Amino acid sequence: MPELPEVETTRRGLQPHLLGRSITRTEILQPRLRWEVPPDLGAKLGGREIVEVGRRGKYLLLRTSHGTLIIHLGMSGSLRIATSEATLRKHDHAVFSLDSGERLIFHDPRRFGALLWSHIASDEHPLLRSLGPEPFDPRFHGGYLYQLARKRRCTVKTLIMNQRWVVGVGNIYANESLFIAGIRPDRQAQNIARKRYQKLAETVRQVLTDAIAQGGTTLRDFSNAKGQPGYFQLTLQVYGKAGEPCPRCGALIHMQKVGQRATFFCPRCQR
DNA sequence: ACTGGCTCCTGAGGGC
DNA sequence: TGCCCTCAGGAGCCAG
Repeated sequence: MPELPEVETTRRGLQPHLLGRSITRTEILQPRLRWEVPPDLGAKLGGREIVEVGRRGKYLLLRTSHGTLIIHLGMSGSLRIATSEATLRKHDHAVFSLDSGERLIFHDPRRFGALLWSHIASDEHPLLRSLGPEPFDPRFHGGYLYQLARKRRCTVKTLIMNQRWVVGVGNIYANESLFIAGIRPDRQAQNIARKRYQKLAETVRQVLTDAIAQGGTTLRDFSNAKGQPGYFQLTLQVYGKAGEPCPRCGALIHMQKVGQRATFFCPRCQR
């Protein structure tokens, strides 16, 4: 589920509740997530002040002086702040009690998410080490994508969804960005001109920026730290719209699988 | 080295 | 109403 805008929306919502606070108690109700939750996670976190509420790609990073709690939301994960009396729901897998009296609750029906501990600088953690640049990093630009594409045999959509090359772009925002850039998702990455990659890099940044401003996209179950949905789904132009008219030219939006993922595009506008 | 396919889960929705 | 099938914001892992 959550792509960069949803994770960033979550981060911004959590920050005022977590920054400068300490975790007084950790309850793991379901340790079997993407990876087993470390049994000593509570001991590592206990009493440590949260000095930074960060994000790297789709990972949330709660940094303390002794290490970092790495959180990934997978496909269906969410985090919310609740009072100490609030009742738990099905699929609430972890509860972190704070010295403010509030609780941070990790909820994830499909359990593709992760809660991990990094005692080293989190950038060096194996999961984060080989991540590509943030889309807002100046190192991410059209020329960078173009150079990458020279030596790969994959579609342009697969290229921009690979977290190794650029982080944060998932299925929804890949579809939307390629529509706005006018590029067919199933085009071989090698066969696209430098100038079009410049447009694509700008478009990716713009789409993610707009989505963050709208609080992310809620298709079925995303909600922010307060349990509220996002609104970017109202802005979606092609994702999930197979058979509907293209908002630009009126041709019917086409759906096909690209790299095993549902892919939506306008066969007339996108080349 | 890459690339494509499979896999981990639960729940929703459609067809019969 | 129920059963069965397919599909879903991710991404690591493995074989080829």
